[in-house]
Amino acid sequence: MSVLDSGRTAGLTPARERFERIYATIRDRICLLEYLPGERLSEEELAEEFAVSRTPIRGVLSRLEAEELVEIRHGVGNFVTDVDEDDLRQVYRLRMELAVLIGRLDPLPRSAEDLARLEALLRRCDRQARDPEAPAFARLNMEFFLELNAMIGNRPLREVTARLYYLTSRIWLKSVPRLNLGDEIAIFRREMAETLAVMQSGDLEAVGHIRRHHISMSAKRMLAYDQAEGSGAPAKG
Amino acid sequence: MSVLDSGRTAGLTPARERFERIYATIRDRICLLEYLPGERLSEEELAEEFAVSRTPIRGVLSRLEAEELVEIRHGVGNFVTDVDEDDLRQVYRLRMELAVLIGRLDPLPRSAEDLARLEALLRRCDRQARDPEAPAFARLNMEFFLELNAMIGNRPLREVTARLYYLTSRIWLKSVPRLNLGDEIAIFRREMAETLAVMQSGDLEAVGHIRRHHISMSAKRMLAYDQAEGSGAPAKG
DNA sequence: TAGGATTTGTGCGTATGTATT
DNA sequence: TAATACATACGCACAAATCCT
Repeated sequence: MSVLDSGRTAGLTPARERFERIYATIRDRICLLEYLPGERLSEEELAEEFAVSRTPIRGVLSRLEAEELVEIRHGVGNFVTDVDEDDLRQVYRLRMELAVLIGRLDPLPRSAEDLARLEALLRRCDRQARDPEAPAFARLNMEFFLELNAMIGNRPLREVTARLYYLTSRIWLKSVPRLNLGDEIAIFRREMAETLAVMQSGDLEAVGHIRRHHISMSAKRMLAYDQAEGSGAPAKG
Repeated sequence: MSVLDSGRTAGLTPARERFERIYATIRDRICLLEYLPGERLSEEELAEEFAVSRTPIRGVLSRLEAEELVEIRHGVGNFVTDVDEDDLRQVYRLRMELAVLIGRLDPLPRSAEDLARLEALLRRCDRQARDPEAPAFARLNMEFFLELNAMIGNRPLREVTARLYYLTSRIWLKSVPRLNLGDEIAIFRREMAETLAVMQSGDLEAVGHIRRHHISMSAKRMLAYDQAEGSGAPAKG
């Protein structure tokens, strides 16, 4: 939470700060697969965990519902959403188009500190490659995304890109172990290395094209797996 | 409301139907300039108008805040947002890029009924040109947008496009009277006529390019006005 | 600086919706 | 089909924040 939050809650009213903290915590749990698609999120349990009444929890869940991460059913429960194959295809198609805009709509130049953080992520990736674990990989992937997102100068594009990442990355992560975690880590390492190289040369437009290519490839791998394994006997557990 | 709603609230729980109705009502009032930027929206007054308690009203206002149409300030009030010039420029830049995607990401073919509705809008525009009124023009503009949006087959693109339209169209509408309402109606009529023509010929990709061009031109007119008149003495009333 | 008026935020009891026995 | 259990939705009273005198 320390790295991922990076001081977005400065200077807010206590109520707002609390909302942002609870919201980010639950959202990240969903995106990092700590809460799985289909899982029920009890208002009462969350209220107890965060030491508030159900009221602010309900506000957070409403926001997550607007972002399609949670489905609220009156009298039944609040459920982490899944994304069906058609929606997944559409979101990936759009993410590919938006990726090239990263470098075309006022990209923000990268400082030495920015590049150093990326190099640190690369080293973390190398360590993970020796002992692959899905949860650690999920976090690494999200932190790399945040670095890329911080390069987007166009604010509405940055927000849309984030929303679509949060919506679909967990579905991809869910399929990674079956695709072979070690392979996916190696592929991801290449994306980071290629991105770092073009950032160092100052070619920010190339960053978007690299991103587009890797989004396209990972969608292909995931959807090919879904077609081969997922349609006949949907693994629910 | 009858035309604009077009049965999106079928088969919902009563609470959900009520939420959607109040939400759409307030959102449209903001986008049609019935509530002006800076205006305060009292929870108590809205609760009385819709004959509910403050609780569901607060839910609607929270959603509107997530979409940046409302700013909620603890202990102060809920205010209709304005959009500053830099944000406006960024949103318009992104809307231009998204416009061309309309025709490239699975556009939905237009039926004879779809084209007939557009022709009816054209005739309404001609009637309005004889006696120009800003509120009627605002409604016409929104209905044309909804027809265009209904052509977008890619669901996330459709939702993003709608969100950005709702966010900025009111800012443009606000400047229209100063730019000359009659001129803007004439320009808008040309966009509708051009769009209808390429739709009739089945060239759905051209629809996106026409849209992009008109977004670009209207941004130029609006921002030129803002630079000439709006920066020195910001007209608040 | 202090206090009171106003407005949003929270906690909690109850109403409403859903599923199961 | 009716009744019961349980979860979300709502209304209201009070707390917290802000503004103005």
